[in-house]
Amino acid sequence: MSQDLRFRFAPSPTGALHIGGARTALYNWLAAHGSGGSLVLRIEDTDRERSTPENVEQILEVLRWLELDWDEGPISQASRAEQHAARLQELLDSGAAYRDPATADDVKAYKREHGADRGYRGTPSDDPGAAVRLRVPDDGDTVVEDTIRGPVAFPNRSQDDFVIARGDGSVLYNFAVAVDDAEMGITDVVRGDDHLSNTPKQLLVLRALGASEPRYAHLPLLHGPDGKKLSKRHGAASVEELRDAGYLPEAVRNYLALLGWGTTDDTTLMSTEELVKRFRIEDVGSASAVFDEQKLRWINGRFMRELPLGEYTARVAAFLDREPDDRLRSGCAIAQEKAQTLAEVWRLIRFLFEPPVDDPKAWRKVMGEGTRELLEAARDALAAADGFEPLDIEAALEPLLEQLEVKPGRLYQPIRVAITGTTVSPGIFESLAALGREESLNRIDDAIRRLSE
RNA sequence: GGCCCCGUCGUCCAAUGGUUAGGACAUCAGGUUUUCAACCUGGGAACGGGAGUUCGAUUCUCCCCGGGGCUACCA
Repeated sequence: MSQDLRFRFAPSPTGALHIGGARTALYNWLAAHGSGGSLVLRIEDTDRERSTPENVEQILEVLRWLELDWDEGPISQASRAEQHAARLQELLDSGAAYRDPATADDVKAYKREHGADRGYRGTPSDDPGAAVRLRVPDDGDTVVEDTIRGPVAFPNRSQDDFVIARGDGSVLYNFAVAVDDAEMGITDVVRGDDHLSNTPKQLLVLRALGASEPRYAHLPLLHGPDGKKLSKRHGAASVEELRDAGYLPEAVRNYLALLGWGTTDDTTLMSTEELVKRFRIEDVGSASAVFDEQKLRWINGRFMRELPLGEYTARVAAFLDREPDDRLRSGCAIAQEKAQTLAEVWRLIRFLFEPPVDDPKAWRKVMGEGTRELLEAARDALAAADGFEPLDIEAALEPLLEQLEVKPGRLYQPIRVAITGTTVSPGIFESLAALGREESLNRIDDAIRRLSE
């Protein structure tokens, strides 16, 4: 019975899609999938100056990366200009709308005279080049029955007779949206809270047209860590930045779902299938939320650790644009327990593919007096080891601790710095094994040489 | 300015007309430990303020304060 629910995601291609937009897309997608309904993708490109094909492509790319698909579209709103013009003419003919040459200054003057809380009311004109305004009633309220917020009443007398079409006949956003939602049979509009104030206008258009009204749900906005509206200045504000930082799409979906919504039993980690099953638009909260990358990192790490090694390696390979060969696979095997993002994996296993990095601080810290002798002993023990698996290596190095009377860290850290250049790496036995005996010995020799200078 | 929305730990999400107000991230302490993580244990941490309703308000109402959105011939 809910078979006919139709949701829509309608971004405007005036810039990169940021995480607020991505969350709106996700919520629509979850709601559509959870109800057996469908999702329409509509591109709100009626602003010809700011809308670019590049931005459209970027939005599609982000949705594909997030693995949020749609059933219809993308439909260009601009391509529906004919339908818009026809509906506009209807309103003009019926007198529900009228031409008015008033300028912004005229509107201001009107308010100075009638009060700031009084909506502008114009005078119909014959000027064919004048903008078109919708006639708004003077009495009563226009009530938005919002799924999340309940009924929200907007007094009509405070609402301007707003412009629905430019002088050249091209229509404006609030008109186009109302017409399109109606003509596309949209039953559920789920969008950002910044549109709540636009909704009475769209309702007024719908009613003037005698069209059916969708159900509305306005999502609380996302804010940056400073409490201000989320913008580019807040670091990873765009989804592309999230992708480039090495986050998994399924982790991003999980995190985004939790930004404004939660389960009653406090479940935090959820597969997308589970999200579809549990998410309900009416359970979304009404307070704005702050994007917190720390929690995303944690969730991402949890998802990464659960990936089978083959899949893990494939993801890392794709991220690094490398072949998922044995070396990468062995690197992934030793990094998986430690990395929280795909980008971090490289930091941990880079030494397998490149010479040790130069980290003076690391040298100063662990390559002090007496280190050379330790490394020489380690080198000899490793050269003599029966095999070169982690267990063999441990068996070869462990006895040195007692022989040389040193603590584990005193021996292992210099080895770590010798083979990786830094003090941070996966487990030392695993790291040596992954590097291989020959290269490990070479690097330790290099370090010994350097210490002898 | 006008219209509208929002207000539970630092952050996200819960619960409730009567509870020690719960979980997660973060944080702090301890444990584990070859580094860093991970992991385990424990701790600190919230109902913006003021009235009212009520036997009793975090919960209901009003006011204030604070934050936000809209207020374009942008979307």
